[in-house]
Amino acid sequence: MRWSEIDQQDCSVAQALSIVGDRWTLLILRDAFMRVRRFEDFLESTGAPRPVLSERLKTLVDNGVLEKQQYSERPDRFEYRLTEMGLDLWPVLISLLRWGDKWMPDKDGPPVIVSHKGCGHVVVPELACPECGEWLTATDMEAHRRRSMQRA
Amino acid sequence: MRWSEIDQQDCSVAQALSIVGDRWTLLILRDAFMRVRRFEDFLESTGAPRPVLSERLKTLVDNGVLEKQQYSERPDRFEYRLTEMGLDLWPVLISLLRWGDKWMPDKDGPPVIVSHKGCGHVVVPELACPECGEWLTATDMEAHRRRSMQRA
DNA sequence: TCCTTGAGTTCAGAAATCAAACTCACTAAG
DNA sequence: CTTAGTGAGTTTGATTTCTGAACTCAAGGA
Repeated sequence: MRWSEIDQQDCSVAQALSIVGDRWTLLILRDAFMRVRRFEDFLESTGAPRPVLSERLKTLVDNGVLEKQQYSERPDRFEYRLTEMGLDLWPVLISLLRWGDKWMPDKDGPPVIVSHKGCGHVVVPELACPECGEWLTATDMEAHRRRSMQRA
Repeated sequence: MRWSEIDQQDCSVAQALSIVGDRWTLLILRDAFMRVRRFEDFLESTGAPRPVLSERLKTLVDNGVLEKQQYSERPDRFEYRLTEMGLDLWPVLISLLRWGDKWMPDKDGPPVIVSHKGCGHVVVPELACPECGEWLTATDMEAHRRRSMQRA
């Protein structure tokens, strides 16, 4: 199977990765959450090569993760903003951040911290059970396939 | 900058992606969480090409995400299991699963469901604030860089 | 002895990535 | 009104990566 065909797997993780699983894409989104919006700024902040950035932004827009908004006429200039679909990737980025901080800590402490506007604390968000409210780890959970693997 | 150099970025997300951000790697981990352990089974379940799978497993082991355990002498046979570091990637996979289910739903319902052993419910884990316990979304949070971007 | 299995490695062609240079539509400076 | 600069891309050609198919190796079984 080719990477470009993983969206044919009957699996939501594969579906998600078919959109955000390419090189540089999650770094672009990381920076979008940090309020980066313009092409030249993404170039600088992500370090992605120009043609790759161009292609990635295009597919993120096509898939509804970013939207392209005009911020100047004459000359025509556009910027890229997270859509609701894009904002909803926050947990993915936060989980990667948390894992990186935990297992590959920097000697000078975490480069980025996250605070909760509601309570004002600097926090490391954790997964909890929406039914009983308990904090969750891998061993508390059980994943179950509801039907045999197939070509979607 | 090259993709192979993103571990030089002073950013935990980039650090994390330098280990799990390559093509196929997160699909391998997805299946590891579903109790897949052997080379030929990973081949089948992920769809990754043979040489790619071989290389990815090697770097996951080298980085401490998986461990290689012997399950047979004569002939020598090994299997791959998640380490504590690997198990701790659960939130990343769950977040991708949740996002895929929400924004690219399958007409037959979610292919995989997750249940909480503690309370027995089928759940969709969500991020919560460890300080005040409130459920969190992107707009409730603020990410803040603690020092200027640099080469780590 | 020959066939099969599991776990890879090797190989050569195809696809993706990369850095550098180029384009295009303007604006600003002299 | 000619030249330089800016932002947002394309184009180009060399380099890496990926990919499928074939091959290897150690052992087990018929």
